[in-house]
Amino acid sequence: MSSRSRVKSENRVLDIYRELRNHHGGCESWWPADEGPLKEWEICVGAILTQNTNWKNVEKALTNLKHEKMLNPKKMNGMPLPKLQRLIRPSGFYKQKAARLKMFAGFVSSFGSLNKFLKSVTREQLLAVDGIGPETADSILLYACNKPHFVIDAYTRRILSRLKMISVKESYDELQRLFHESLPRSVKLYKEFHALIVEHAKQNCKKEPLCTDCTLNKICKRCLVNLPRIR
DNA sequence: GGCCAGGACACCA
DNA sequence: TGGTGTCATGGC
Repeated sequence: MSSRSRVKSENRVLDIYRELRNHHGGCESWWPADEGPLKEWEICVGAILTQNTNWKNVEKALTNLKHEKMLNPKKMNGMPLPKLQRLIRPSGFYKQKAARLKMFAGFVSSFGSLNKFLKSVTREQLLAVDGIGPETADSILLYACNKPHFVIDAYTRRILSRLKMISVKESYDELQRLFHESLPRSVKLYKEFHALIVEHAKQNCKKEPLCTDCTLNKICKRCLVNLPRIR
């Protein structure tokens, strides 16, 4: 991205946040997880299970884990792989994800406790775990660890791409830098903005292209409500 | 019955 | 470094 278009995009990022907020209102507590001492663990597990998967299927897998009282890092680390595979089967890619979950549970346990993990884990450490890529790592860091890492997911790409702010080839790190440089470094803001993007894209994925009234610096109200899919 | 969903990774040119 | 195939279920 050229420096000139980057400056324009940085200005737009904040505009989009304001427009989404005006449209949807506040959206503070968003990542779905039960309140309680293992809430953060549930967020971590959900972040892995949702990889390329519809959230409704993830919910089925999480329900199975809760029903068996297995939503706990130590128990998951010690659980036989076939049993874990069976419980998370509805979330798809179940063999791969079961192996990743066990690996991750062992990684978390190596910190001594979930709280120690949440306090001290770094992005580099997470990325070194097999099956944890940039989006999953940032989801864990932002929503479980409460650290300011903006999450770039398919919805974020879809919206920015349709607003002609990015090309589809923009790298994850490049996009994340755009958000980090455009916004105050705030966990609360990052969570809310990402939540707004997801909610907006979920509610308004229409297939028609953006209308000709939309420009780089201004989206018409109709298209802000009806952001289309990329594919 | 086909398309799609809140990725990550191995492999290849 | 970038493109492509693979992993898999369930909703619509």
